[in-house]
Amino acid sequence: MQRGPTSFDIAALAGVSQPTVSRALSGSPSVSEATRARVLAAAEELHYKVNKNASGLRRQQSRTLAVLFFDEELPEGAELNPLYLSLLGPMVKHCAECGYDLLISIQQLSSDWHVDYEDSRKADGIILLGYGDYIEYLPKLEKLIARGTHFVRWGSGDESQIGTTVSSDNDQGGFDATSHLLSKGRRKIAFIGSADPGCPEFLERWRGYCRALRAARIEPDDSLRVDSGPSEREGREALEKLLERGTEFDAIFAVSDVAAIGAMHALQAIGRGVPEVAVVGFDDIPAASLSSPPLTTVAQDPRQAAEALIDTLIMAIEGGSPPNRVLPVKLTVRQSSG
Amino acid sequence: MQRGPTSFDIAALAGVSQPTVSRALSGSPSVSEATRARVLAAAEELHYKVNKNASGLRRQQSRTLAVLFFDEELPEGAELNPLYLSLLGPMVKHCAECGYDLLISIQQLSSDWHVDYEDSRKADGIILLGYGDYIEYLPKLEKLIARGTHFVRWGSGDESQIGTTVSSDNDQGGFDATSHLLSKGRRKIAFIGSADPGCPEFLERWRGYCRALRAARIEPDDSLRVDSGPSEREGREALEKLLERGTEFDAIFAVSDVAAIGAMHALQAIGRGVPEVAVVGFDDIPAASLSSPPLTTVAQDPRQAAEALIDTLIMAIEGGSPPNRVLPVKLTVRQSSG
DNA sequence: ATCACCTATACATACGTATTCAGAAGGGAC
DNA sequence: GTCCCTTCTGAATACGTATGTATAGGTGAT
Repeated sequence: MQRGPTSFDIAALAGVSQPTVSRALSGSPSVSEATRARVLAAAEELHYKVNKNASGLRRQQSRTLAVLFFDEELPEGAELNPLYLSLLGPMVKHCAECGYDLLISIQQLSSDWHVDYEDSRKADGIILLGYGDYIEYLPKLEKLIARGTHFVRWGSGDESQIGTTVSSDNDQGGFDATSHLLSKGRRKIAFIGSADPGCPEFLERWRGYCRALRAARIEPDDSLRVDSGPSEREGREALEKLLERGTEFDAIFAVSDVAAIGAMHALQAIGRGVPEVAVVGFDDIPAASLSSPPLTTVAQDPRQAAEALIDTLIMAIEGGSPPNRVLPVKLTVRQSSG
Repeated sequence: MQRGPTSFDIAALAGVSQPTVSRALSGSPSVSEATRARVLAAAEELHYKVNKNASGLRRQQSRTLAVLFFDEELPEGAELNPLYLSLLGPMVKHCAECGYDLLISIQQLSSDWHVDYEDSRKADGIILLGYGDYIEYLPKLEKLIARGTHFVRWGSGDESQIGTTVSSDNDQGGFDATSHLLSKGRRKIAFIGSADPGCPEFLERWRGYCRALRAARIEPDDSLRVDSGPSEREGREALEKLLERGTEFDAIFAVSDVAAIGAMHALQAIGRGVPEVAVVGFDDIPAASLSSPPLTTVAQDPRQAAEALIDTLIMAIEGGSPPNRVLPVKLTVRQSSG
C-alpha cells in the first residue's frame, strides 16, 4: 500500500512544523494568514488529505454517522422499504455538507446492534430507521441511552418519551387524505392498515382518518377497517378480506403506497375500476406515480426528512438537546382518487 | 464522551499484556488456547470492541469500502437509479459478512471524487456505480489506476480495458427479450434506448436485439429505433416520437423498466392497450411488478451483482487480479408481453 | 548436567494527528 | 533601555492498536 503524504511532509514543504500544519488546516485563529496560505499551497501541491484514522484516534471521534436499517424480512432478499431508500440519497448528501460521513448498516432487530457502533468508535451517532415492532426494541433503546450513545429515531413522536424522534405529521396526513376523499363525495371510506400501537405511525394515521370523518359528522365504522401490513401482498389480501366481509365501500385509504397498489390490483382483478373506487396511499414512493392510474398519496418529503434527521443527530452529538420534530406532509392528488 | 475499554483493560483483567490481547483477538497461532479463552472472556465481560481508528491507523487500512454513486440529476432532488438502490441492501449485507464496512457517497461526475477516498484513508477500495457518460470519466479512471487505487466498476465489460468491471450480460438480455417477443409472433419490434457508445450497456442490449432479429431472419430497421434515456419522461417522449414517425410497430423493447413504463403510459394515453402492443423492459425494479399490466422484463439479480462487486473488489485489495465478471440475466415474463 | 530448541509471552515502538505548554519574536509604554 | 504583553510557532506528548524483537520457561537430546 503506497502511503500518501503526512502532515510532516506538508510542514517540511511549507517550512513550518507539523502542529502548525494541523492548526492551519483546521482553521485555528492562532495561525497567521501568511503561514496558513503557505500551508494550504503545500497541501494542495502534494494532494494532502487528513488521515481519518489518525485524526479520529486523536480527537476520539469519527465524524461519521451510522444509519441502521431494521428489516426483518431482508434475509429472503426482500427489498428495503422504498421510503427509507429515498431518504438515503438526501441523507448522504446532507451529511457531506455537514462534514460527516455516512455508514450504512442493515440489522435484524434481534442482533446486538445496540453495542456495535459506538463501541467500535465507528460512528459518533446513530440514525435508526425501521417500521417493525416498536415495543420489541424499546429495551435496547434504553440501553443506548444508558450508555450515552447519541441517536435519532424515525417514527412517531408523541407515543413515547424515549429518545429523540423525527417523524411526518401522520395524523395530519390521515386527516388530509380522508378529507380529500370526503370532498370527492365519498362516504364509505375503507381504512387499510393497522391501529396496533406496535406501529405508532399507522395508529396516528388512523386517528387522523377518524378525526376527518368526525369533522364530517360520520362515525368511524370498524367494519371498514382492515388490519394489514404495508406490503403489496398484504394490501391485496386486505382488500379481499374486505370483499368477503361484504361491507360496502366507495373509497380506500391505505397506510402505505405499496399496500394501496396491492389493493388497486385486487380491485382491478374483480373488475371494479379505480377511481370508481377512489384510492389514496401514503408515502409517495417512486412507484406511486408509475401505477395505473397514478396514485393519489400523502407525500413525505424525503429531503426534508433526511436533513431533519441529520441535523437533529448532529445537534445531539455536539452537545445540544434537540427537540422532537414533526414534519409537514403534502397531499399529492393524482388520478386514483377521481 | 465516555470512553470504552481498551486492550490494556482487557489485558489487566485477563492477566496478560496488551500485545497478547491483540494477538488473541486476531487469531494469531502463537497464543495458547488457554490464554485466548481467558482473553475472550475478559473482552466479552467488558463489552470490548476494537477501536477502528487505532486499528486502521496501525495497519494502514480501514476495512471499509466506499460506494460512489454518480448521478448528475440529484441536485434537483431526483431519485437515485432504482437498480442501484436495490444493490445497496445486498452490498451492505455482503460487506458485513466479509468483515468490511460500507461508506456511501454520491458524487457529481465533475467533482474531485477520484482523489477523495483513498487519499483520506477512509476506504481501502471503491465501487463505482453510475450510468452516465462513460467517456467523460475515463481520464479520472486512468488517474485512479496511476495512484494504485483499487476499484471496481459496474458497467460494460467488453467495451474498454480500463479497470475491472462487473456487469450483467446485457447482450444476452437484449437477445432474450427480443426472442421472447418474436416467439409471441411479433415482427415489428421497436427499440427504445440508445446505441450511443457513451452508454455501453445500452449498446450491448441493442446488439443483442439485433442478433435475435437476425436469428429470425429479420433485418433491424433503423426507423424502429428511438434514442432515449432511461427515465419515465424520456420513455414517454420516445414513444410519442415513434408515433409521429408513423412507423408501424407491434411490440416495444425498452432498455430500462422506467422508460418502458413511460412508454406504456403513452400507449394507454392514445388508447392502444398493452399487451396488444407487447412491452418488455430491463432491470426488474420493484415498480415493474406493480405496474398495470405488470411488466415483462429482463431481471438482473441485485444480490448476485452486489456480491460479485464486493468479492471482486476485496480480491483486488488483497492482492489478487480479479477478472471481469459478466452475470447471467433472467427473462421474467409478466402480462405486458401477452 | 549442559546445551539447543521451541513455545508462549512481554517489551518497545510506530502509525499520523491534535493539543497543551513553553518559548521566541516583535511592539508599545514607561 | 527595560519590562511586559501580544502574537505566533515549535517541542513534547497522548490517542489505542499491531508487530518486530527479545526473553522466560520448558522439553528433549547428548
